[in-house]
Amino acid sequence: MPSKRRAYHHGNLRATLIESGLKLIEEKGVQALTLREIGARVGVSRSAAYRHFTDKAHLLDEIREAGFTLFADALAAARDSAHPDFASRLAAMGAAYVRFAAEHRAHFDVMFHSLDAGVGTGVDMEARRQSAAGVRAFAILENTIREGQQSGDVRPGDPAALARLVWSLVHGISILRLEPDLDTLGADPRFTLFCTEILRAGLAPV
Amino acid sequence: MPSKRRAYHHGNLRATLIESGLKLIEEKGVQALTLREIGARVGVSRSAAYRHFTDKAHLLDEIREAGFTLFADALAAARDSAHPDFASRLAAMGAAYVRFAAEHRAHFDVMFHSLDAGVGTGVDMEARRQSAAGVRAFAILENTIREGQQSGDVRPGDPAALARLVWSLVHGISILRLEPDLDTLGADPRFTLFCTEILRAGLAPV
DNA sequence: ACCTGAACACCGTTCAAGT
DNA sequence: ACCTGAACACCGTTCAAGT
Repeated sequence: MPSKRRAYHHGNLRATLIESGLKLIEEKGVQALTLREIGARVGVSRSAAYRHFTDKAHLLDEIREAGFTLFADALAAARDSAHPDFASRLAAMGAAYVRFAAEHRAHFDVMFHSLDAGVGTGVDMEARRQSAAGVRAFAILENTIREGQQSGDVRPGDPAALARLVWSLVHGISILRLEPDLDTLGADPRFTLFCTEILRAGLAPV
Repeated sequence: MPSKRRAYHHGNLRATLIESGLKLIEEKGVQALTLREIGARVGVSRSAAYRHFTDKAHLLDEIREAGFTLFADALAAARDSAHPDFASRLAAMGAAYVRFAAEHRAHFDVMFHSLDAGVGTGVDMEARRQSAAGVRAFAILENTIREGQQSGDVRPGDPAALARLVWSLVHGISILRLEPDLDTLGADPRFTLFCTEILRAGLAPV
């Protein structure tokens, strides 16, 4: 029977660090994520994390990947629960995207922030690998576009480009909404619906 | 005749710090912006900046404001140099927005990053004040929307909401384009034109 | 194999002291 | 009035040492 101090000798420290790291970001923001603070919270030394992650960036990678998994699931759930027509699915997925950013802000912040890696510095830029779940999330959107083309609701053209257009719009809405400035407009969920409806009109065949 | 060490006793240190700070971000990224490094570059102590800014965040505020001024000017120039019809202006301004983000990435990063201010921490969130030039930039866009409504190119509705829709799209394009992931698509300037053209179709009266 | 503790090279910020 | 230098409370990361 291991003492409390030795509880992490069984290999669960890695998962605990990821979980505790996310909780810390939720409470105090990304910039408050500190290896020392995480260590203190789970009752471990400040350098213990280095046995499980090569550095802090790789811990963030794990948190990011978990976020993309939740994100892809949320998009898929929105698509499945909506009426099967294109307009309903676009509206539901757009709303889900923006809602995810607001409700899982900690994850969202970590998911879309390449800014930490320096530009001119000797930082390895390729460290931030393509997220598998992120690819899945995009594929869900692209698939809906493809179905919309087959049903005649969406104009012909490269589905990837059209999906990225939709992605760009809902991403922009999500980001600007989190800005502390003029959020009077973007905070209203009807604004997202307003946007996706106008975009749907533009996507329709000419 | 003041020595080189005393050159900043005449009040130009403030402007020099802002300028040198931007240059530093351009070279090594936002996270490399350090009061110590700036001081070293302009040949001043690491605490000299505190005579001109209450803290590092306020130095960043000045860099941000300068960025928004350049930004608003770029949007205005794009509008003025385009053909005076709505479609041309929308395309030109959208392209200018995305181009600005790419060409002035240092400024763009500082302009749109509220993430530094902690959420649960005792950080003063109101510190990041509304940018005057940012308001001007948005007004330029909103005005173009209004003119589009008068010429019958844009459907009726709240011009602020419609402007924010356009803003969200080009902002999303700009952000996703800077991601190191699948930038094969977004890097092409024709993609921005593709997006604004589809949005324009959606904005047209029904 | 996994973790600790001290150490190193960094930060932002404060403050007495210099000119 | 403006800047310096030392100090304080933090960081991430490394590494010899413990178990």
